[in-house]
Amino acid sequence: MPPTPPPRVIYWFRTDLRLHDSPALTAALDLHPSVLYPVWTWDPHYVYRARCGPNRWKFLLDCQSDLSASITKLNPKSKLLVIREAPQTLFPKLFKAWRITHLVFEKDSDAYARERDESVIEEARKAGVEVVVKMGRTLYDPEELVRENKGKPTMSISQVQAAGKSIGGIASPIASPTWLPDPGETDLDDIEQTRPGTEPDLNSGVRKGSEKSYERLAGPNGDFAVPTMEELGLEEATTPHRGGETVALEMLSKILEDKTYTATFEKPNTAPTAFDPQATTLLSPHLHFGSLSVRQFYWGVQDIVDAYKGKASQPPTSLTGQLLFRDMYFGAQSALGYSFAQTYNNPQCRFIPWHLPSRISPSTNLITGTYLIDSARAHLFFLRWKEGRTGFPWIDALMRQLKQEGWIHHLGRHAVACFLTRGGCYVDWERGAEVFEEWLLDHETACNVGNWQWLSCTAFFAQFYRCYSPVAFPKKWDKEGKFVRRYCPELLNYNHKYIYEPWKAPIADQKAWGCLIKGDGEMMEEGEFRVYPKPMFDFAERREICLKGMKKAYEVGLHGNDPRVLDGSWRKLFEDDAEGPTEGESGLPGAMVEDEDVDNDGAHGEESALEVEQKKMTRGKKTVGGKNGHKRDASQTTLDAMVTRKKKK
DNA sequence: GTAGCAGTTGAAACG
DNA sequence: GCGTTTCAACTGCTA
Repeated sequence: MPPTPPPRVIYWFRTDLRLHDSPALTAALDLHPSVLYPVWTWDPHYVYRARCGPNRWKFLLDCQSDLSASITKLNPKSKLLVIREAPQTLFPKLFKAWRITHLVFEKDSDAYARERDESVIEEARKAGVEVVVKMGRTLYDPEELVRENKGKPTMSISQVQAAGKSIGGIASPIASPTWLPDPGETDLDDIEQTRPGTEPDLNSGVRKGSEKSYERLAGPNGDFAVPTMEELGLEEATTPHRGGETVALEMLSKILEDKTYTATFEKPNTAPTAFDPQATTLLSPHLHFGSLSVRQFYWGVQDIVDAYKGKASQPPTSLTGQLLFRDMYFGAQSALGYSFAQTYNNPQCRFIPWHLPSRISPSTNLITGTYLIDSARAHLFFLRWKEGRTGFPWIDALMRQLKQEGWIHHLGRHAVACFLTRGGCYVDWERGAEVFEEWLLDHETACNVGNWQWLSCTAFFAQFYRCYSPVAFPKKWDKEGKFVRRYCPELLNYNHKYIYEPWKAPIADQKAWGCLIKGDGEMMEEGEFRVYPKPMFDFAERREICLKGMKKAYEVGLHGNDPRVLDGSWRKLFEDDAEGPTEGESGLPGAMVEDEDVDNDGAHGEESALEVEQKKMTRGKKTVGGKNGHKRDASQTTLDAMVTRKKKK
């Protein structure tokens, strides 16, 4: 019998863009490979089908560049090989061309990733390639958490703690490798690129030019380089936050240097208004991309807590508690799959008849990424919320910070999420989650969706009468309104007495402070004065309406998988004039079926200016997912038809 | 089965 | 100005 040839390994980097504490990379090296290809597959799912703004793209490219440089430091012949094709079609060809024996990667329980990985594993099996998968993305393996939670999604922190206890300890971090094998031949001449279908492109709105990242398999210069923002056709990033393992480890060590901060951290006591520096760690984007290991973070903190002489904080409010919440959301997502990220067909998520409900694909029961405009007024609320011109400075400052910098404090996220859903606009949390998905550097489907469900009181949390005031809440942290002045500079000169409710300032003062409070946010200046919008509604009034709506919806008590939600008969249970698209008795499901439409708007006699603005702002939106629309375009897209279009020769 | 109580992060009124 | 109580009343866990 001939001796077994030494392994030829592809290490597939995904959301583990680091060398330190990587169980999967360690496993790859333990195979003692003769060659190791560090590969990143440029997955069209993320290029086109997941909402991702320029800031997060930039963060990803930072992470990749940093990782590639670190790989080269360990072995000057090696680097990160970015290959421009979907992994499902690319890997079978690479296995053959590079005579691969093993494929190694870190486990990912995200709904799309799981489907993608199953497909890749199947291809590997056909090619006789051995697949090694190691957990490394979370403190606990989400599937194990769920198993220890009696097979149920982890819906509370106590469930996570109990399940974690029966799993055992959290793994200790592993040191970075001190060497890496050479990559083998990287010739791709015999490989025909399978180009992805580019439609729908959920990111077309943020591209200034055409998207060219698939023009050549190994990149424009054939050197496997990390793509540029220009290749992606993206606008320049505006975030000051930087990606990469090097930056992440520096940030972590700086945080851990301050032992009192680390040991006594209590999330509810950190100020959402702090911006220079921020009150929390800013490490969440690094956890998302894996440029920081969550266990490295956990043990870094826990070692300090164990040695701390004073009174250390405890989960859930402590730093390690924050990481447990992350695991809780991963566990919930792992158990529920795609349905976790939506209300429709989700057994854990309460049904509330919000405005702007998602359209549903009847063939998949999944949200399509488009929504029904059941009320022009609610739509205007949503658009003004998104653009940071609601007329409530606290909300607007947060939304502008989010858009510019890709990060806002967790309590700030609470404030804007409550405001959009149960505590103001009564708009579907799925709309808000989509905006966060596009703009947040740290966007993680499990955590984002989980937090939106929490704040909208549809899952995880239920005390809907606890409603964040856009005026009272920020005063607790920032009486002077420094934060608002930073992000809403038109209010720079306002007296602190009016900073959170500038519409109350006398006209003479408004003029003296150089900013008039008027209009709906469509004008920026008038003559010599700057202009800031009037509040888009009376908050106290909206709060009452929302509370009444929530109370009724809780009484009705439907969840996303209730047959009456699925078939639309839920409407019989609500008054016709209740808040939300409740009118009528039958026909439309809980969230609307694609291609169906209702006309129950106009009851409020919208002013024509609002209508015009609304039409202006929504142009193009209604065409997405229309009659000729694609089957599915949400970020949860499956593999259907996206990787089959061949390059034309 | 059920009562009692706690729950990461509220607001307003009161002393 | 600050700490405490009350408001209104949810779910889920524990005993």
